[in-house]
Amino acid sequence: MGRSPVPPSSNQSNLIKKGAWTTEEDQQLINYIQNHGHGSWRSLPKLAGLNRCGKSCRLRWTNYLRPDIKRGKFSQEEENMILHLHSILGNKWSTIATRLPGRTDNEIKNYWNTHMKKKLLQSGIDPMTHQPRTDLFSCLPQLLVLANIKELLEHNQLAQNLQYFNHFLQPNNTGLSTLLNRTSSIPLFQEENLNFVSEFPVLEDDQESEEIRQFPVGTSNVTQPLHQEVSIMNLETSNDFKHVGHCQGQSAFTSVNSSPSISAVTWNPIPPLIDNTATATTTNNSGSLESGSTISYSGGDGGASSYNWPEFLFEDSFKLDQTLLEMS
DNA sequence: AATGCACCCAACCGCTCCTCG
DNA sequence: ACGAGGAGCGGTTGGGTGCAT
Repeated sequence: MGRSPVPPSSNQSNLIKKGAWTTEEDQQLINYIQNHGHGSWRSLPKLAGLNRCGKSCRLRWTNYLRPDIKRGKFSQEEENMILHLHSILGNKWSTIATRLPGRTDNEIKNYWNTHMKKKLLQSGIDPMTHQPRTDLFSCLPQLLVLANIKELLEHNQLAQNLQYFNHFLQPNNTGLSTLLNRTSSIPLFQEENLNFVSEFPVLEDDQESEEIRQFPVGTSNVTQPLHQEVSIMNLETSNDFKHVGHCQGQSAFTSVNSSPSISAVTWNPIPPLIDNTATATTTNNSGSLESGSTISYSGGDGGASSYNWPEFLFEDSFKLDQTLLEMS
């Protein structure tokens, strides 16, 4: 595996071999270092009888031949450690490697780039900032789910529920933009962005819970990422709204003082599409990684619930509504 | 069976940092 | 304080491999 020898383009290249190491070369390097130590890497190749540059020898030894190198898959503990350290240190692979005995910086870097980065992106988390992604594309899977649910409901003629979706999918509807905000991040925390209270027809007291109960979106009792936990609190703590119903993660409020009276339904946000093994939770209240804030990730069996979106919601039937396109 | 494609990871490159005279 | 050389680091490359068609 790895690179094949590069064709020599100069006299020096004719002397110094590049590309994949042979087993003979490996053995030569091991024998020399075991007997003499590596000493000066620059002079090692000549002393060891290798037709390589010192840099190449150092790399081969530290990343592959060193006897204390741990091989095989990364454990969940190692993965959590990498995640945690990366959230603090960033791409300081060598520093991260010092905390993972037997793992090299190169190996950790490769693992991050090929596995963990992908996982985080799928979870709607920016791998560089460890914060929820704010770009529209990060919301696309959620939008796709929404649109497919709408289609399903249409198909099943569940008009009663459909009004909620239609409401979301109307042009200039604050509900959808709010939903996007809520699945996105930080601006939500600002006062001016808390205008997500949707104006629904007033519901009779004995109707609300039933109405809400029938609405199928939302998952309760899940550990929500930071950005998904805020807005409902603002309604719940507001003197202007009365909590009148709650079911399956949705809460219904009605205004106390407004005339004409308005009702509001807060939606549990569409959860990010994440791997069962990588549920994210956070205790960060500021959106910053600084000053003691922490982000922890636990495995699927680690206590935190994971989201499971039904496969059928992602079927090809999805046709991106022009309304949604315009909103982008 | 042949081909195409995506993924993985060893190895290279270029830059910065460190040490020493 | 400064410069040169060596070591280390992070980003990138590209060939091997396995899976899908």
